[in-house]
Amino acid sequence: MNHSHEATERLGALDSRLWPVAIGAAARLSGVSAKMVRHYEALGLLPPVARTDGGYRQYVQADVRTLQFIKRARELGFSMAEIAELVDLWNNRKRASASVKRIAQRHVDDLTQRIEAMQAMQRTLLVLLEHCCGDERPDCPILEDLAGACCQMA
Amino acid sequence: MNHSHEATERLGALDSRLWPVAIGAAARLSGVSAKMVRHYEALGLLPPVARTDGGYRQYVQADVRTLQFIKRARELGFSMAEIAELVDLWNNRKRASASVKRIAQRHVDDLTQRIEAMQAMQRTLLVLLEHCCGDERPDCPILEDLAGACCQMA
DNA sequence: CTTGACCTTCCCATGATGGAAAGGTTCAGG
DNA sequence: CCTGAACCTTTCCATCATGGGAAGGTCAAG
Repeated sequence: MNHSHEATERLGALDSRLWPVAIGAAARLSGVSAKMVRHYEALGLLPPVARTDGGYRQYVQADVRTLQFIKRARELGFSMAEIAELVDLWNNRKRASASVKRIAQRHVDDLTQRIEAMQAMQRTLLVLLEHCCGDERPDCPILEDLAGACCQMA
Repeated sequence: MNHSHEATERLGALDSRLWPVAIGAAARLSGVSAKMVRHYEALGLLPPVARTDGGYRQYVQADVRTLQFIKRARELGFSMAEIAELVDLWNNRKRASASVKRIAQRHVDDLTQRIEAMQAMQRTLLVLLEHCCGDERPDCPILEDLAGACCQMA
């Protein structure tokens, strides 16, 4: 790692001589892996960027900001499809905030459902764990439950 | 759907003339899709069953019970790898209940982590939703947050 | 024997991510 | 100007649990 290089990467916007940057730098600056940067481009989330004569992708600041946007949205659990919608809205000055809110609300509802499902599993498991003495003997209420304790025939 | 057939399927264990059954019946009896029954066999979760001369799989009651066990474990969110361990322990009369408990505890811990991560997303999203008026105007705190509200340069 | 329901295997897709291979580019230092 | 290291390119494969479909074979009732 080159020290002056790292330093200028952090200065970022202040030094225009360093733009555009290659995919590795864009990845470091955005916190997204280079692999994923290419993937987002393939998905149409990020517009295809310019290339050098040799075929290297060239990213400008706006691209890196989009990548940061995507990363933040991923951290909040949005799916790629939802992020595609959000990026479009972000780039559209005529958007209605209601459109954004609808997507976010849908996602929150989805999270709520999944959290509740997992909590239900957890409640059941915690009851079973409580009743399992966890020693060297084979008798185990956890296995009994899995084997269908409630309505077993034999 | 044949009526007498359905009825005998529910009688199940009582009528020994109907065993073994083909994969479709095993699927219905266990609540697992035929597709997944084959997949579980490929994974080694279910031992390879007998076949008819024509190559059809033949399931006996013990197989169906194993499938029900697997289904219940999936409903509790165990991974296939964990279920493989659990099935082994279930089939092993010399097991220690501590082994089962360890797997279940690990899974509960995993659930706890994932639930907490999702709740953190949810808390953030709920705050953002609160602040977004959701009308026809473009101004939107949700997009602003995604765009990096905290440390944006331009 | 025909017919319709059922079964077989094989391939492909999901969604987000990573790994690795095989090969081409860039650029700083000699 | 050339070399070597670091970087980039595309393409294929893997994850995990599940489903869909195609092409073809089997079973059982009529």
